Amino acid sequence: MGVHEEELPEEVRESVEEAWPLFVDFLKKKEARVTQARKIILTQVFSRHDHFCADDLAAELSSGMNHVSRGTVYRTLALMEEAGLVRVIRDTDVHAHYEHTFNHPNHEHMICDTCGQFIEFSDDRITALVEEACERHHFAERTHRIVVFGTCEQCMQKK
Amino acid sequence: MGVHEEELPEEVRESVEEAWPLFVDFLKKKEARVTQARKIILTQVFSRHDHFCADDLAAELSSGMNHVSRGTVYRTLALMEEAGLVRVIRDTDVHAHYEHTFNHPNHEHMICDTCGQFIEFSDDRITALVEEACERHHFAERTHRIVVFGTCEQCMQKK
DNA sequence: ATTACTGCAAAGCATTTGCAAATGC
DNA sequence: GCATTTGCAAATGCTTTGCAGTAAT
Repeated sequence: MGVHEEELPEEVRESVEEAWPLFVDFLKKKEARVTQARKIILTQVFSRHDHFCADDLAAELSSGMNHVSRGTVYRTLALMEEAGLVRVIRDTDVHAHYEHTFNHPNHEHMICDTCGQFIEFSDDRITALVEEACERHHFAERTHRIVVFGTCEQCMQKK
Repeated sequence: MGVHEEELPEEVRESVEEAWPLFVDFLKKKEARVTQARKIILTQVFSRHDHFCADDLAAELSSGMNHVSRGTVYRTLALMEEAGLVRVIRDTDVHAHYEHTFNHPNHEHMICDTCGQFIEFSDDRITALVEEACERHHFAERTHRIVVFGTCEQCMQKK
């Protein structure tokens, strides 16, 4: 497990030292292996990134002494998401999904992880709070999107 | 402009009859052209779809008498979105964006259309309302994501 | 020893694009 | 007639996958 990490700034090392054991636990519960590549990736994730994309991360790790291949980066990021250490802000689903908005008041969506069903919901209070947040940040809203992921009632009952 | 539409159900024809003039206005303002293909696509969008993906739509229009090519479907869907007649629920950005969640309380994002900057914000009241909506729909939330698109303060000033 | 993981390069696949022909204005 | 659109097919580019070698248990 000889990962080169001597030049890490203090705060990064601290984050890694807290996050890594969590990932190790997760992997052991899953009977997956604690590997060098996984530690390198976790370290890089907690290093210089606020928001980053998978491909940039892969590029950063494609050379240098802590080399990890693209495929492994993608595979590990998926694991880290499952472990709750990383969050997808903007996901690339296979398809872009649309709906027509004509005669269709603003509403948001819940998507069932199991059956893929879209459930529509709306709440004016949420809309108002989002607007309020935009004002606070002097941000001119064009549109917003709220998606909740989880399990729908029917799929819940089947379990 | 000979679009075959004799077999459309009543309600679809009504929607099309209301939406099409809006699209025409939009196109004229933009000095773009009012074409047969654009009407076929709009009609199809308002026909049998609640939620649909670009590719399925393209597939449906790839044969039959109202034939439109894949490329045109993608191009027109973008125009319809610009016109506000269609909404993207789940977008395929070029990259998937991540962030690490460790020591990072739950928060949402605003993304600037102009500079691409991510602005973080959070509001517990929104979170609570989303949870409430899930209870109402008996939906077991795993996670949710709120993204606001628009223009940030700095880019606003430059205009 | 056994089995999972990694690296590599090739495959996948939705979307985009270039260009000649067709169509709207 | 002129400029924009379309259709087609090829290109693009992120992501996934197969497989043989390597590392973890």
